[in-house]
Amino acid sequence: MTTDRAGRPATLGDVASLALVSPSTVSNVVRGSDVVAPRTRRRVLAAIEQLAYRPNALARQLLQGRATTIGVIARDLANPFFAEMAALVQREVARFGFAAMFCATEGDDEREEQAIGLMLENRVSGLVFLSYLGRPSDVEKRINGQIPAVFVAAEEPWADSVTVDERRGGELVARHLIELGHSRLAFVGPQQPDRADARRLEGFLRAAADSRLRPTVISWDPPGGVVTVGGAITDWRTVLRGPGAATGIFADNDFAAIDLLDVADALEIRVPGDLSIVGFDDVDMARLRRINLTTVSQSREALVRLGVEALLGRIEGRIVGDPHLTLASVALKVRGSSGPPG
Amino acid sequence: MTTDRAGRPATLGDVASLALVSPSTVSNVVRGSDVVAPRTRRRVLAAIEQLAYRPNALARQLLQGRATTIGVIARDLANPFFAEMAALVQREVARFGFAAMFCATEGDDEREEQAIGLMLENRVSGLVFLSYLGRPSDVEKRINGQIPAVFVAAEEPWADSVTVDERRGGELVARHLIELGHSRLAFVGPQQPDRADARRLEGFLRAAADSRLRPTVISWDPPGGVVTVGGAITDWRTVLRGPGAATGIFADNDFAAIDLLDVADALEIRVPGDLSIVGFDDVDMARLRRINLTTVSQSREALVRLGVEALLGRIEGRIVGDPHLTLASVALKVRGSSGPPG
DNA sequence: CCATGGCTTTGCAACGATGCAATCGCTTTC
DNA sequence: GAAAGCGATTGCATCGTTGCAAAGCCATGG
Repeated sequence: MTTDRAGRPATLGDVASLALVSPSTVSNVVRGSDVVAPRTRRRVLAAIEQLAYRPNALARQLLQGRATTIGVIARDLANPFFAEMAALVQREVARFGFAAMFCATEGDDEREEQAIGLMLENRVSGLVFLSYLGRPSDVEKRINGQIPAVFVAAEEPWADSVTVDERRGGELVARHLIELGHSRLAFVGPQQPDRADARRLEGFLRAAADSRLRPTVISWDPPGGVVTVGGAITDWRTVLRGPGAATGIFADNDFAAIDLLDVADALEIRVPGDLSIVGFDDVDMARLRRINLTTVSQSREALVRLGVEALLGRIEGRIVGDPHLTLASVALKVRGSSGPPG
Repeated sequence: MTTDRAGRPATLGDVASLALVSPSTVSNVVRGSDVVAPRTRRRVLAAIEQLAYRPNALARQLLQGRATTIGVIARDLANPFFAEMAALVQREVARFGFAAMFCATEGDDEREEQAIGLMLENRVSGLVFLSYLGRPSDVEKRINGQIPAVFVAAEEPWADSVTVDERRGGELVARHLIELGHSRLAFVGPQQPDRADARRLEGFLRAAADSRLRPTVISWDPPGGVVTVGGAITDWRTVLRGPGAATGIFADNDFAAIDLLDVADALEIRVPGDLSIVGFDDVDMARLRRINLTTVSQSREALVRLGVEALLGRIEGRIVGDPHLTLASVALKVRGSSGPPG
């Protein structure tokens, strides 16, 4: 018998009548106001306990005009890199009393549309985007000015963003491969690159150009997708074994790198003997001896912490003014998937 | 100029005054009631468009007593198996207009406590638990009877649950290893097994017992945790190379299996020559040639679909009565990590 | 003996949407 | 010409909380 009216959760009023005080007093107790007399407070607390009362956040949020909820929008939660970051966001915002709503769009515009709509209707206080595919859409207009948004491990000019220095990451990879003696380089990225992908490529190409090299740019969505070079469909056998095939490949992220490793295995191409592969992200898997992937590591914790900090700053009005881009550091982690060209 | 009052979202009333109708009429239009005259409807729709009006879900939910939100509670979202299921839950419930809140507890009671509290305060319509560590707590009491809950890939007697037949999965593994000729078997599970872990072990032991075998039971939290056999701390070298070491090991889940594979690599134990390893879950990784893990596959889609179906059924009152356990099928997927003992 | 002041407690009007009952026009029918 | 009928629209109370202004209580001091 913890509730009065047939299973419905107890309300402030229920507690009030049990404790023989007014709803206002109960409210004061719940919110920890210090005006309540100790005797009264004890009586109210007892009633709360007895009725298993929990404040109705919906009512509070309605009154205050916005929810204490943060929306998390990720392109791909099957990618542990983003899944872990989503969990970190939840943990981080929970420390400030916020709940987290989430949606994985999987690159589907309609789902993203619907999810953002749902979040806006629920009056979330802010949005965190993980790995955002910045295609032309009205997301910006709909969100901008309404509620704060932050892009983590992604970058949009119209909102606060936190990324590592992707360009520098790309450079590190190119220099590493060049130092090892590679002169035929390639880059593998998704069919639909986001801004982070583009920056990585940019840095990679720039550092390569400094050594008068022009890497091949390959599009591929692992593991099953088609392989495209310069818009022309081809296949891995041609790319990896054809004349002038690259000996050093930079895969835009670790999962592409690992899948590429698998392709190399299937074609009996030795890594790093015949082919060096470098990834990006330093996911858990990369450390395994069977994978042992050279990669660029970035701290998910740091990215998320900085991102949440920025978002809460905007929400509380502590931060105002133009969108700000925060850069976290990157570092190359050399493992066994890269070596001198055979 | 999409909003009236300095950036605040437009309300029903704002739309009403712009369209020169009453709030009630706007409400009727928004909810698609058919009593509104076409002329009026058009005028209202134009006003909605102009003000970029979005209904305030908080207000609606307050009035109706509960939110159109589902809570997702996972132990470990860094594990892609669960991250993917979380994303599937979100996708599935979104089809019915529900938003999804989430929390990864990482086995931390306090965080779980806090997260469930937050979700209850937000009056979520239901809870989905992924991989629940059923330790003694008051979660049951707090949730049960208040709001529906469903356990997916987990099992609790007091709520609807959807799992594969874990026991049968364990049996399949034991039979497979025995058929290959192994007589020294072992099981590796986490320090704190949940019900699913226990069932897998149970099936494994039962099928082993049918062949008069008594597998060793090892506790380990990959990759860094201590290795325990019968409560006594030991190490992998002893376990895998000592006298009478197991030649066939069933790892409770694929990530443990893959980490075990890494341990074997480190100790230069050949797989499957010296040691056969079988996992459980059939995660994406398992198919890679470098991993090539024999494992028990379960369909995350099926589990989630059945789970969400049950949950929504309870929410809408279509399903009533005692908690129901739904079993999905499992299948052994034989790959290269298992073979005859060398 | 009443006024003054400090603590406590309470009443009341919001917040935005809903859904029913009531009302408003306007046409039709006797 | 008045009543009935009908579709379209509106008023109003409500959901559970909050925050402020107002009131209540009690003791002290003039």
